[in-house]
Amino acid sequence: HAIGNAIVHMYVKCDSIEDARSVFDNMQNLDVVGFSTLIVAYIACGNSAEAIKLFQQSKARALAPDNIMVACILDACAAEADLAQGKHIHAYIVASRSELDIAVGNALVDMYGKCGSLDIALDIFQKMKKQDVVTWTSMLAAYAYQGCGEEVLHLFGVMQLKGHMPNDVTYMIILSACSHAGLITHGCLFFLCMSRIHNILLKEEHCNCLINMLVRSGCLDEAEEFINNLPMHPT
RNA sequence: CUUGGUAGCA
Repeated sequence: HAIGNAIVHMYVKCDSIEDARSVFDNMQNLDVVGFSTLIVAYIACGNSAEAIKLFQQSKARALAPDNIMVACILDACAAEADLAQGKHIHAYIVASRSELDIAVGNALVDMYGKCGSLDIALDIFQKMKKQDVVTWTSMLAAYAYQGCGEEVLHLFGVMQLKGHMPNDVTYMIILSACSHAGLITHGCLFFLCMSRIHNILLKEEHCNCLINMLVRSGCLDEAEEFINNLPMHPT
């Protein structure tokens, strides 16, 4: 297994998914690692439908999906907004696991969020034994995706009250939520908190979010001033 | 510490 899988992985890393696939197709004794390697590659190149097909093939071979594979395929369901398939995987997880792996839980929250099932995402989020920054960020993203700007900010407050530190990704969600909801004052405040309170390295994407927010809400002069005083060189 | 995994704006 290991050598064949490593070759598949090598082609994937070289962005040569066709070669990866032909090696994969010529392997006997495929295992979950080989399937997951290719599944991730298909998702990364935007072909989640093929990823889901591969998953079904692995099921047909009676390979029991492990947590890694389950998280991968939930990601594919999320990308395709395939709620039916996602629920199917969810049922499998519930039936086959005594404990929910945190990455799998996170992938479930993300999948339900992207499929528009905010209530189910929240239910899983609340029932998870442990939550990490990905869990919180996924839930925030779920609210943001539905346009619930106020809920995003509220949950962001709760997150910090519970002692969870946001990271650069969390702030991307927060800033874009402020932008979409027209919450300019909050957006500017959070932008400052990010580097000054949370010591997060400011990235170009964060600045783009802020500019986006200012422009959207008609603050063109402020946007221009900000652009002229960017903390980093635009690329 | 290298065969696979979950969150990111426009």
